[in-house]
Amino acid sequence: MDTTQRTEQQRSADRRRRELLEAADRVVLRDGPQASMNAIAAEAGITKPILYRHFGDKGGLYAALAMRHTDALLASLRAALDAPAERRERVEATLDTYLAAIEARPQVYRFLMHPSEGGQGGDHGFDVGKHSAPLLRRMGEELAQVIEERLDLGPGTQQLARVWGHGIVGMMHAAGDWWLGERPCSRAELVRSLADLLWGRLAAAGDKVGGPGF
Amino acid sequence: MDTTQRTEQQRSADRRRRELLEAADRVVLRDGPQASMNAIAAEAGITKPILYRHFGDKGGLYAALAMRHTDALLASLRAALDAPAERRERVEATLDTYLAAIEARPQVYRFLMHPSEGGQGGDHGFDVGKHSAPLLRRMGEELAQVIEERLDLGPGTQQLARVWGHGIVGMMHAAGDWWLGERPCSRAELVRSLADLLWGRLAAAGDKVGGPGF
DNA sequence: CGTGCGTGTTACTAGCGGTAACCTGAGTCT
DNA sequence: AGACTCAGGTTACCGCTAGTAACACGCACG
Repeated sequence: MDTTQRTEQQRSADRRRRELLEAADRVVLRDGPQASMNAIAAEAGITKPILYRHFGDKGGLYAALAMRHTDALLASLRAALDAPAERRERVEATLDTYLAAIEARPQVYRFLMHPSEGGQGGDHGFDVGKHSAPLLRRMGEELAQVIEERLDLGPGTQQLARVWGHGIVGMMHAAGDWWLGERPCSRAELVRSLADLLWGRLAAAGDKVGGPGF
Repeated sequence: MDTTQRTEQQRSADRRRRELLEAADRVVLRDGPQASMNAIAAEAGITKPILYRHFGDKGGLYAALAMRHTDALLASLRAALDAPAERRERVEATLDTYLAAIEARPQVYRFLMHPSEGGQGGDHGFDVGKHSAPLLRRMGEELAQVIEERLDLGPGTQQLARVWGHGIVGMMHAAGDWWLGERPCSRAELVRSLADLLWGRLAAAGDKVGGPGF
């Protein structure tokens, strides 16, 4: 009986937790990453201490929230990466999937990339290097694994794959961020340009006449 | 006489401003981006309102601070990019310059990448897309200009150059950030791996035997 | 009946960014 | 001399935030 009761309670707690996360989601979608705990609690129809009982602190809530979106986006990316097509087509599809996602819900994207960051909660630890958005890290690792599994890069494949994974993800992210702000071209054009870059057009390009060469 | 007096005052104000910036620099170097205005004022031996008279608000101070470091780093990068050598060598030198900089002073680097970002100062504006670190944007634009000036990419060169500029900078940044956290290899190896990526080794790589191909 | 226990609230602390109001001393005009 | 201006600086405050302690209701169990 004790067990059944505990499961019952846990079930209720989980439901509550999901409700709270959805409320938080709505607020973040509306207010961006500056969404305050007060606002989230109000949106959920409760008060702050409950949030803290469920998630510990703001970081906990944000981590839980980020996990959901990150998982969803990663699933899409994996699907694009696994489609049956030529390598270049798949790379383009993956880029396009990512860009479409950040285009569709920029607030969520922004939240994922800059998760609060602040908090004067005395953590004076040197956590430099780990400060990057978890989403970027996870995407980088994921891509690294795919590269390592499928590409033959000779000796040092594993290390090369990890560098490339993070590097390519960073390229995608920075280009996407800039593109989202200035909209200098269509999504398809951006995808093609980035794929061209990855396909070695930089190395293959000729020097401009009269210049010292790049 | 009026002019001389005003220049005298302005000179004094500028000196003061530089002193304040140096104090702020010390604090940021010590406390990271969470450095508070109070702490900075204390380090400078004065009180908050003076800071606000000089820089307007926290964003202003941070912008002024970031400008110094950004200018310095950009100058180094430009030098590496302009060195008399083969294209690949120059690319490697530039990557190495950046990585050496972030390796040498990670706190400054972190500050430049995530300039406060917070602040409850009711700016609920949808500034998504412009949220990226100014340093990244400036580096991207700079690189884009160099690419456009020196490379012959056929029609659409300008747009391609901008995409590549931001993309390459993002690649460098993300890989550097990851590398700084995990230190999976030497700086030289990282530089080589990234240059290899830019040189089209991704496209040239063969599929792994037995796999579906990437 | 009372005793826990989960669920929720109110009311608070400490610290932040930012500002209004005041003070102070040096130079200038009459 | 004495009043007047004005830069430079301080105290004391506002409104906000994240986070917490302490108290109150409802409901099962012995």
